[in-house]
Amino acid sequence: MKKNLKVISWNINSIRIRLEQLKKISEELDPDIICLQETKCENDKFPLAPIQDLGYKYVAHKGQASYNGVAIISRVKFKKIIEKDFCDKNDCRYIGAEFDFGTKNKSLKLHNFYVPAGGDEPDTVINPKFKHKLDFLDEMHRHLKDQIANGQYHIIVGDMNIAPHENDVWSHKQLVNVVSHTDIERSKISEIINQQNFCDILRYFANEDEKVYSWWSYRNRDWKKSNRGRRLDHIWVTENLLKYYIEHQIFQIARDFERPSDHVPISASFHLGHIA
DNA sequence: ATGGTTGTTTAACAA
Repeated sequence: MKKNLKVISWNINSIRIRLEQLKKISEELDPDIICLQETKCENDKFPLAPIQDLGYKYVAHKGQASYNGVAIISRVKFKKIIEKDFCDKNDCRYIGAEFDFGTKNKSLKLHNFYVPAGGDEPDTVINPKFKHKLDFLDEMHRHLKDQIANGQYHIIVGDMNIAPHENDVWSHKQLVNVVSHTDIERSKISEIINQQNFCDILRYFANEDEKVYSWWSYRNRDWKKSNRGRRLDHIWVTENLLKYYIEHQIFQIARDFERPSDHVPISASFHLGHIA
């Protein structure tokens, strides 16, 4: 039996045009569970068979035409799928899954988010998308607070569309008024992380002055040369999972795939053989 | 310099 559990989070920006890349990632990184965002695919058009052929027998997908959409594909059997609509929009930005965890009625819950990008203007009065983003964060905080009971284990992943730390962006000074790095967003997401005692894996294991990115805009001639990245994708875990932590990875080479997503996959591995 | 590119669905929208 495999001893480790590897979880990936990836904003795939259309699951249908990037199936080959998903295959490559599954082969090279060998993840047990992949959480996807921006599948941009209605449920009845979801490429279920090709994904199950990759070895991911258990699939939870919540999608819509054109926009958004989240999926959890897994080698590990779900105990339960968690569904919730945020901001009464029915817009497919969250899906969760519960797994059996050892004995004594314990479980591991995985929460996969696609937080609204929030538009261009960081002003809730003139920009309803920014208001939606902030409202979503408030509701996300309440949901996670409700979900987290004593003795349970949680992994929260996704495209949070916020780079909280000064070194989660290429220039704190130049981006401080740019949506994804404004004070209000950074403080709201930090509150979620800190009040629930989550460990923000990619930042926790980085040096304070280390730049950490998971996204590079399409709008650069040479993403690698300009390296104007942001850390929009996150993996958080409850404190009780830290002792199982093995390693994490930002799969930066995926940004050089042919026709890449603007986000790259991030992964974290844990000694959790008892659930896999 | 206020641009630039990509994906979905069909000229506009969201990112």
